[in-house]
Formats: sequence, structure tokens, C-alpha cells
Amino acid sequence: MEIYKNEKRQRYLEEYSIGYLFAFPIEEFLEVHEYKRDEWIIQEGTRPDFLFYVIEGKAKIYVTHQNGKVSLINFINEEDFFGEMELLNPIYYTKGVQASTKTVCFAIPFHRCRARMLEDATFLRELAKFLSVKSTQMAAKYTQSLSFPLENRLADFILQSADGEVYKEKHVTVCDFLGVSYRHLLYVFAQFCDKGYLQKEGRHYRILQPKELNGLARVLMNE
Amino acid sequence: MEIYKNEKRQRYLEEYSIGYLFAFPIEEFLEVHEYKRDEWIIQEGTRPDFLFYVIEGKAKIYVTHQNGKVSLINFINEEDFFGEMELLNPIYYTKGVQASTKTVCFAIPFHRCRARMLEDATFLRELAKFLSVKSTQMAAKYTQSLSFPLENRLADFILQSADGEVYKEKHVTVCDFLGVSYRHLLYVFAQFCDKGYLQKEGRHYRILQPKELNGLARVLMNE
DNA sequence: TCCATAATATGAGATATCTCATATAATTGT
DNA sequence: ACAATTATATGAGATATCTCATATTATGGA
Repeated sequence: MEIYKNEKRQRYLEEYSIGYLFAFPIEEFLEVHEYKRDEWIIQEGTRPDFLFYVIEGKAKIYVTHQNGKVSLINFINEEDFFGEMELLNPIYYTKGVQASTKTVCFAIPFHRCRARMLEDATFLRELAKFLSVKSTQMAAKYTQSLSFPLENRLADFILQSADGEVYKEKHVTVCDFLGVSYRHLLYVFAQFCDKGYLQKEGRHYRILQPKELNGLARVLMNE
Repeated sequence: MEIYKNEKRQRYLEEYSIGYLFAFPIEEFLEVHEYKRDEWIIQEGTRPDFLFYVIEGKAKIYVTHQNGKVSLINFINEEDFFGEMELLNPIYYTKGVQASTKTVCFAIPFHRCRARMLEDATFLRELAKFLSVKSTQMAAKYTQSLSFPLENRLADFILQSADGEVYKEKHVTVCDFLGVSYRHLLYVFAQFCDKGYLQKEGRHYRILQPKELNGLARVLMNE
């Protein structure tokens, strides 16, 4: 982890201004942290000292179950907060957060800003919106996972995460995210190839029939 | 649906004061609504005109999928909000809310209070806390549903919802909530009876070995 | 460059869960 | 009080998904 100082910090503060998210002057409190790919930003089970706001990069929220299984709860993208659970709730089992690419965040120290943030209607409104969207998404994922086979959820995921017509996510990550075994994931990929929806190219897949995938994905939707 | 007026309304305002959740005087805007068991408080797909706060009773949030399956997303209990998604998000697919018992709510009209609520740090802080807990619970349910068989989740549900040592939820509701077929739910109930954890009494079940159920439920936990 | 590790791949057998059919019992509205 | 609806119950067969074993192929670090 690297903390940007002086001019470098200043450059980020100017380029990615988040002053509009707060009614009080936040800039002076902001630290700018950079994390390398695969670095753990928050350790599972250990309360963080900061509220984070992602400005560049991507991260993943993980939880480990008692049986050893690991779930990828969600992706964190640019302009997302994390650490907000610990800001709001004195008691909370902290989930692990891992950078999936090089990731730069604003880190807002709790000890200096908690009180101010919790009094700031502008910030709280943004945070409530963010949380409401997050909660809605989780609810959607939950009910979809119970109501549809992997086929549908995978079709959706492929379309969401494809780069143009090329899909290149790692299978191991996707297993944790969609909550299925590696074996089963590959079965369904093989089916999609058999049916001609996808074509394997090295370790990537080319989307040949987006319409077919779309048909499978569409049945999930409501929200 | 019945709207309480005058003295009856007044009595509820005094007995269940929620003034502390707001920095501005909310009482004058509060309507008190009573819904009968099984009545729909919010129609799926139809935006409500109120933010609701439950003071007596219980309700359920439902969503209908394209394939006709219905999911019970969550229960709403006393002191919970609902309709907050519509307060915060201009675009949102509204879920259905149905009273499971006679339910009395405070109903806060959007058209008179939205602006004030969205400026009120006290209220927004409470709402953010509520949403963070909700979102955490959904995430937990999601990952649990993908990581553990019904056996574990049902054991947890039985212990959570039992009245002393008697369990008396309706199977049909529980299917929607745990996202499994009626058939499978009954299989697992039958197993629990075989193993002596439960004993059927008429249409209820008596919990004979709470410790065993606890063992099954415990593996879910982290949060 | 080489080794250890992580990721991909595939088969075989088990099991968790679903669908459909059908029967009976309870509940509700008229 | 009766008919219609809703909830409970059970069997049989299908399928979605998992576990485990085992290869092969990439990848990152000393």
C-alpha cells in the first residue's frame, strides 16, 4: 500500500473532487491510498480505520464461511464507498476487501471525521442512496439465485462483464461470485459453446450469439 | 385499509412517538394506517405515496419473477421502514408489501415531507443505519443460500421463528422465503422428524433437540 | 530458468433440489 | 352449510449441482 503525499495527493484531490458529496470541507482530511492488484485493503474480521471511496480501479468483497467456502459478495467499482458499515454500526463482522486491479481510493479517517460525517445531511443522503441501491441489488441477486439455474445467471454475467464481444473473466472468481462449483461452471460454459452461443479462443470466449444469451438473461430482470 | 383520525390517531402518535427519528416536527404530517391480514399495503410495480414505519404487526416483501415464481424477499417487523427505496430513488421497481398480521403503520406523505426528510441529518442517519443493516442481512442470506443446503438454513429459520419450543410457520410461506420447492421443504422436515430433532403435533412441530438444530444453524453464522 | 502454485480441464458418481401428479385436510366466502 | 380455494402430504422420476480424483497448462517469484 502506498500513500500519496504532497503534489501527487494534490493532483488526485483536484482531478477527482468529491467535495460535492459533503457539506463540510472534506479535502483536508482525505488521504489518497494506492493498493496493488490482489492486495487486501481490508482484512476480514478486522475493523478498518477509514471510510473508503474508490476513484480508480476495482475491488472485491469476500466472506469466508465456517465450512471454508469463500463467497465473493460483490464487486466494488469506481465511485463506490466501502467501510460504510463500520462507520454506521458499532457491531459488525467486517468483510475482506481485495483489490482486483491497481486501485486508488480516498480514505477518510474515522477518528477525525466520523462525528462530522454523521451530522452531514448532504453526505448522509448520498450514503443512503448508495446503500439503498446496494441493498436492492443484493435482494435481486438473492432472489435470482434461488429462482433460476446457473444458465440464466451466467448469461447475464457474461453480457455484463464482457469487453465488447470478448469475455475474459477468471473462472475461479466467477465461481465464488455466482456461488457454484468450478465443475458446474465449466459444464455450463461447455453447453454454451455446444449451442454456439460462445466460442472458445485460448482462455477467452467470443460471444457469437448475444441474442440467445440475452434471452436467457432477460428472464432474471425486473429491477 | 383504515386511516385513524382524531383521538385514535392522537393516541397512536403519543404511544409510539417517532419524533426522535427526525430533527423537524414530524407529528403533524403523520397518517396512521391500519391494514388487515393479507392486505396489500403496496402493490408490486406501483410507486407508493408514503414512507411507512411499522408500529404494530408484521409484513412481507414480495417480488414476482418473469417465470411466475414468487420470492419472499424479507419480513418487515415493528420499527422497520418501508417505501424508503422510492423516497431515495426516482427509478425503482417497486416490490409488493403484504401485511401478514393486522398491521398499523405511520405513513409519511412524500409530497409534503420528501424535501424536508432529504435535508434532515437525524433522519438520514437513522435511515442509513437501517439500510446498512438491511443490506448486510441480504448479503448474508445471499451467500448462505449459495453455500449451504436447505438443512442448515431451515434449522436457522426454525430456531429464529419458533415460539418457545413450538414452530408454526406456514410451509407455503417458508418455501417462498427460503427459495425451495414445497416438496423439498417437506423432505427436510421429514428428515428432521426422523432424526428426532422435531416432532409433528397436528400442523405444528415441537422442537425436541434444539442443540442439534443449533449445530446445523451455527455453521451459517459469521454475522 | 525452474519450481511451486494457481488456473484450467474432464470424468464418474453422489446428492440436493425440482417438476409433476395426485390425494386429503383445512379455511374462507357466500 | 357448502363449494371453492388454499394448505398439507407423498410418490416417482428428472435435472441441477456438488465432490473428488486426476491431468494439463499457465504464472509469479527465487
